Amino acid sequence: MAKTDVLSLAILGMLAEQPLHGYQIRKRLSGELGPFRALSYGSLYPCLKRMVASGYIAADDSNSTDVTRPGGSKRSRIAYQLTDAGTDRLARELASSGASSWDDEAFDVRFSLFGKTDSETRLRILEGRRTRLAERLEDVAEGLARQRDRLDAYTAELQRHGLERVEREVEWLDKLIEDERSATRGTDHHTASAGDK
Amino acid sequence: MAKTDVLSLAILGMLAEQPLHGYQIRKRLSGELGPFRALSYGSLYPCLKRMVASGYIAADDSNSTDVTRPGGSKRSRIAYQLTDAGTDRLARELASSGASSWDDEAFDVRFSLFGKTDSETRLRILEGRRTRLAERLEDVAEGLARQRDRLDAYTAELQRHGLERVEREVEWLDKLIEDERSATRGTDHHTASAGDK
DNA sequence: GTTAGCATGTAAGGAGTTACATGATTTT
DNA sequence: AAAATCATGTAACTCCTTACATGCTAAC
Repeated sequence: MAKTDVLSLAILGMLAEQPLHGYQIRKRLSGELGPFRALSYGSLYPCLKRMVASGYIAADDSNSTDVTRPGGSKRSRIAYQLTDAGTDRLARELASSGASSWDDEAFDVRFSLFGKTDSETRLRILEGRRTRLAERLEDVAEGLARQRDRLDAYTAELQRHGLERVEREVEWLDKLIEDERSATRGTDHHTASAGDK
Repeated sequence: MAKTDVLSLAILGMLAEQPLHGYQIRKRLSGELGPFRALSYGSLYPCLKRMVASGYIAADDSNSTDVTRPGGSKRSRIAYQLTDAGTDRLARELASSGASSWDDEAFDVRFSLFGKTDSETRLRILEGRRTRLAERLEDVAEGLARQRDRLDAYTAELQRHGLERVEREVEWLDKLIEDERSATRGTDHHTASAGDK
C-alpha cells in the first residue's frame, strides 16, 4: 500500500475543507493546479470508488430531504466526505514527504496543500524538489557538452530554452525556501536553534 | 492510421540522418529533447518493431563483416534505417502540421525537426502552439477570477507561477516567430527584397 | 576475473484518455 | 420545447514504466 497515488491525495486534501461531489471535485482540481490537469471522469469516478472501498471517504447519497417520489430514485449528486480513517491518512501523508513528492505532478499537489502542512515538512519538500531539479540541470549540461557539435540550431535552441525554464524554477524555489526560513525564524520555532547537527 | 504517435516521428527524424541501433536512439532521444524524456526500452523496442512491421524502417541485422562463428549468432547491434516508405512518411509528416503538434510533447519533437521543415510549416506550427498557449492563459485567468476568494496563499502562488511560466513560453514563441518572419523576408523569398530591418 | 556499460527484448501492470451511455436541472 | 450544463458511470484502448531475462564486450 502506501503507494499514494497523486490524485487520491489531491482529493483527500480537497475534501478536508468540505464535502463535495465528483463533478465539483473535477472542476476545482482543473482550476486549482496551474494551467494543467483536465482530469477526465473516466479517471475520477473509479478513483472515488476505490477510496470509498478503502474506507477513506464516505459517499453520502442522500436524496434525502425530498422524498416525493415513491421510487425515491433521484440519483444525482453524491456528496463525498472524509471518514476518520481518511482524516488520519491525510494527516500522515501531510507529515511525511513520503512517496516521492519531487515529480512535477506530485510536487504541485503537495504544494497546493502547503496550507495544511507544517513548516518543517514544507521546507523538506521544497529542498527535495530543488535538489531534484539541480540534478536534472547537471544531466542536461553534461549531455549538451557531450554532443554539442552534432546539434543543429533548432535542437540547440530547444535545449537552451528547456534549461532556462528549469533554472527559473530553481530560482523560484530558492525564493520560497528563503521565505519559509525567515518565517520560521520569526514565529513558531520551538527548539532553540543553537548549534550543530 | 495517420495517428502519428510522437515517438515514431522522433525516430523517423533521427534515422533520416543516419542508421542507428536502438540503444543509440534512446540515448540521443534522452539528450536531444530538453531535460525530459527518459524513455524506457520497454517502450522503444516494441515501437521499433511496429515500425518495421509497417515498413517504415528496416532492421539491418548484419553480423556481417566477421563470420568466424559457424552459427553466426552474434546477435548484438541491430541497425535500423529508413526505407523509401519511411522517407515518404517523414516527408509527409514534416510538411503538414498534421495530427496536433500543439501538445507539449508533440511540439518539442516537431520543433527538434525544424531543420528538416520548410519555413511555412515552421511558422504554422509556431503560431498554432502560440494560439494554444494563449487559450490556456485565458482559461486560467478566468478560473482565477471565478474562485479568487477561496484560494489560500500557497495555491494562489502556484497559480501565479504557472501563469508566469506560460507567459514566458509565449514570449519565447513570439521571438521565434519574429525571427522566422524576418529570415523569410531576407533569404528564400524569390521575389526580390532589398532589405531594411 | 569481475565489474561496468553496451545491447536487446518480454510480461505485467499503472494511470490516464476517449467514447459511450444515461438521466436531471437550469436557462433561453 | 430545446439547448446547455450538471451529474454519474463503464469499457476499450493507449502509452508508458518496472521488473525481469539474457548475453556480449571493454576496462580495471
